[in-house]
Amino acid sequence: MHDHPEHGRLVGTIVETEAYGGADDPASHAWRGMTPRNRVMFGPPGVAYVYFTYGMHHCFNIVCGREGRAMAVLVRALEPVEGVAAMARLAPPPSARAASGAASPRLAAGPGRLTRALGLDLRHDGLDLTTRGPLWLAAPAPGARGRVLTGPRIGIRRAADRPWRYWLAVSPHVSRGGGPGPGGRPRARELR
DNA sequence: GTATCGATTAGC
DNA sequence: CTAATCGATACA
Repeated sequence: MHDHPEHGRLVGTIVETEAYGGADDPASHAWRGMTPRNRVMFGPPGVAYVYFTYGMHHCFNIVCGREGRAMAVLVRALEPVEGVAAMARLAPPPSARAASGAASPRLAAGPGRLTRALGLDLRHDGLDLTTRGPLWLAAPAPGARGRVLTGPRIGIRRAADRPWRYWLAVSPHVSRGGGPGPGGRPRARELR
């Protein structure tokens, strides 16, 4: 949840994540040690790690390792729950085609879209998510249950084989790959 | 110092 | 498929 200073309360249910390790994960920002960008990854868990990439996008992570052990979960997609109109204002759907009032399922379907829809940027890097500040994590809504699939992480080259992406099987709000992969093969396996 | 590459997205 | 766009990283 984000209490946006101008757009009010923006709430979504996390439907897709990716895990990143530390020195043992070549795909992780923390692989080569601490830098100004990734320093909060080395801090206490439950803190937001937000970084700027591709010269235009932000990505939102939740630090999850004990202090000193760099680990984080990239939050890749949300199902918008509250403040949907404000999210659409912050992150207009591509081509404004799907606009027309109807809530696009793609508003926060992807790490870059998610931070835009929630209005997150570097100012949120390092914020504690476990206490009630401008940005925090809440328990999932009672109805927010479903099968979880897992498969390879997206958009990386190194260690792309590790199946550390997790997503809600049926959700239309995941970034991609929710359905069968290329060749009709599910390429994902069910968690559990 | 210069060159290249992204934990991405939109558009063709 | 490529452009956008810039901080981090690799290399001379």
